[in-house]
Amino acid sequence: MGRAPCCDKANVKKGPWSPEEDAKLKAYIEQFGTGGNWIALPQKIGLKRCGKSCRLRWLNYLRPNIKHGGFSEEEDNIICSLYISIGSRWSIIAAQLPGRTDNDIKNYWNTRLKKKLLGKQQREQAALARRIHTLNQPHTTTLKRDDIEKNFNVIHPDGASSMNFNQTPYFPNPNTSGQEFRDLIMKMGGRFCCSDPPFQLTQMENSISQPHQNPLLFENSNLGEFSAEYMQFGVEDPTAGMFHGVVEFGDPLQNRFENGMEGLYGMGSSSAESSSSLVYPPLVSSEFEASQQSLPHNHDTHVAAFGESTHYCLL
DNA sequence: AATCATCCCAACCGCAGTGAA
DNA sequence: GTTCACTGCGGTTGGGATGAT
Repeated sequence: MGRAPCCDKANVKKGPWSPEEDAKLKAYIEQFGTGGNWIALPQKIGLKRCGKSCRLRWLNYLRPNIKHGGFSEEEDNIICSLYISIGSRWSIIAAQLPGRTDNDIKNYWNTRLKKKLLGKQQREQAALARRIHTLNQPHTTTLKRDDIEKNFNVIHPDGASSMNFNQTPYFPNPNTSGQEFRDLIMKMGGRFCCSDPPFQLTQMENSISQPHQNPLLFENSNLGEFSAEYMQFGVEDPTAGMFHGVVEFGDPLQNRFENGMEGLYGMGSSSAESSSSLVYPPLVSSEFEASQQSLPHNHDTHVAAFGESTHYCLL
């Protein structure tokens, strides 16, 4: 046996309430109360409404001291914290907010607060994922000789001021500032990651003999905030005059670094979302990628950089 | 100005709990 | 113990308001 309907669906009005219906319902309840029977109430008043509809209208709209809209920051916080702890128990949440109805809070949550909260969480997660990605997955970029020559003011160890890619290592100008270096790396699409072992000369030597393992450290350098990080570049494409490689940076300097990117990319200072979706400018030429396919492995010249005091070296 | 998309909120729907008969 | 009317609750919908194109 199915449940009997609460009212005759065919003879009840649905949809928005008219001011006359509101007035009738309000006047009756204020004078006589609900009588503990919502189903019988509309008939007593002469309303062609379902009892449930009357109850909802009274509780959510007509009863005294109801507040609509204009949720305060404090109310937002209460709703968020209660939702996190007890979920969508709207009646319980509403009980903590005088003048608010469960329906009102539910609507407010679904239409605004949820987006606000999720947006915040997504920004935080994006930042976290970005840091993890940075640490786990080297970023590949291509360095143009022009960029290096223009920005590094390269000085060869033997004193020659011109860059000769057949003779390595060569040093940028020791006076190159950390800021300039940072800007260059950013232009080239670099990223940062931390490195624990301190730089030692033997590592540099190793990196020459083992060109694919050259994590080098900027230690005690004048790079300022970039000290105690390492970076490594990749390979030179001798035919295209470009370097293709890896520049790694990392957390916890990532945030400071991204703030520094505003000037380079015109980003808003508070735009964490923008930085999360930021696309580093690609510098890889199609010619280079094609040449990479055909180049014998031993033709690759590994390029690395390190700082010792204010000196940088490309190997 | 017209059309379309999105937002917002009042109201509805159906299920579960409760208590009286 | 069972049935059923009623209430309360949470999910969903419909349509007006507003904004974008």
